[in-house]
Amino acid sequence: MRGERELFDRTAHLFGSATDIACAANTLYTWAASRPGTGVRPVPDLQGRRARKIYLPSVLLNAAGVEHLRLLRELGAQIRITEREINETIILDGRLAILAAEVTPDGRSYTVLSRPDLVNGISSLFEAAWRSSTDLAAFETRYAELRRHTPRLLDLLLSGCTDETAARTMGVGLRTYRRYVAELMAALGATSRFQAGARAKEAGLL
Amino acid sequence: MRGERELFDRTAHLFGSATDIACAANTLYTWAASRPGTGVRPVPDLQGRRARKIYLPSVLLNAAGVEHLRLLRELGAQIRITEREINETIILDGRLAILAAEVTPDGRSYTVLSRPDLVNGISSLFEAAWRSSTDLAAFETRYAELRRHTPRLLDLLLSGCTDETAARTMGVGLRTYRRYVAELMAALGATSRFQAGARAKEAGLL
DNA sequence: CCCGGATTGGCAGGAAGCTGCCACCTGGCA
DNA sequence: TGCCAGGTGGCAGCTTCCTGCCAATCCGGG
Repeated sequence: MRGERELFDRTAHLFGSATDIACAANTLYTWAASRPGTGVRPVPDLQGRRARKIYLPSVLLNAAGVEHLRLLRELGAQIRITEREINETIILDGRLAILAAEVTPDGRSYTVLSRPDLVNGISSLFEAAWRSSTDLAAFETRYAELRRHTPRLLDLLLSGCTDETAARTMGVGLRTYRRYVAELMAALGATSRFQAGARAKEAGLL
Repeated sequence: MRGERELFDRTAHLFGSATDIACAANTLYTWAASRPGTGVRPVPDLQGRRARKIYLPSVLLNAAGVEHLRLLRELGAQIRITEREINETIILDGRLAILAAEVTPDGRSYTVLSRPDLVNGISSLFEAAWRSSTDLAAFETRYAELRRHTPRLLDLLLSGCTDETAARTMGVGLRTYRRYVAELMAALGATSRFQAGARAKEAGLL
């Protein structure tokens, strides 16, 4: 299955009837429930249903992401954050799994699985990831500070200047600037600056 | 104007009638003539018309890009490469200019200008960029070698490992690996690895 | 007013990355 | 065979980046 649109059209009814939704996502700009193209994204009604979501810390780096997560939480979703890379996955009622594959020029492609053994395997992986991840609340405070610096930080990193000039531009010590960068990279789960650049772009922060 | 689709729908007839097309682009996956979504992109018929295009070297980093450029050239387009950053721009018959703006979640937005003074100013900027850029042929040979290494190189850079391990993985000396990286960065017009990562992502190389 | 926690930023030492230089292969080509 | 051109990779010296340590500073609560 290719492209968010097709996925959305063909699985909307499944989301409507599912009572247990488990979802792992890297960015907000994916999946049926949070399609780009609309300012305020449609959020499913979660009355009497269980929804669990795992995100990477990078969604906490911009205000819009935090806002969206808060909204989801108010609607009753359980949200956790993991620092380890995770494949985009949805599991519905432990009976249906949707896995995202590579992003191609014409959009991302998805695979929908319903074979019980496969879905069970994927479910157990999700459960493990869920157990090893941390509740949103714990991360919110930690990232509030970092989020303040992030926009300028990203601009400077993207400009390709040295840390020295970047620090001066921000009016901050070299040590502090590098601390910011290190924190940002941790939030992106990156261990090199190249990786950080690619992930920042991927996360839509640039 | 928002999104490639709208731009395409509303300007297709202009492209059809224009006899002098000047175009500066950063990637192949933009603009009406090369919309994503189709494997083989529709290429306009250039019979008896003048088409000039300026690209960044990064389009030469994957085989598909080279292929596309060759095709365009065979159709009669003049293609040049510039190493300096350039804003995406189209000028039709010196009378109409289309400028691309920021990429937003719902697609890129475009501005269409027809005021003669503005279009003249933009045209002269394009002419300057055209004069200072180099013909495709000169770059093709230079990048043929680099292109061979690029995929593995990008994988390794994206993995976040050190140059040392990356070099070992590639079965190549540290000095050579770093030479490759330096060449890649030059091709991307990047002066820091963070920038390189972001641009590689942007150029669709990851 | 003082205290404790948080943020800052200098310093130092080390790790990683960058690049000019040059010697060494290897594969054409006369 | 001799020569040339281009890719390779070690080395050295340099820059940039990373981080633990610690003192200085700021700020809200008691």
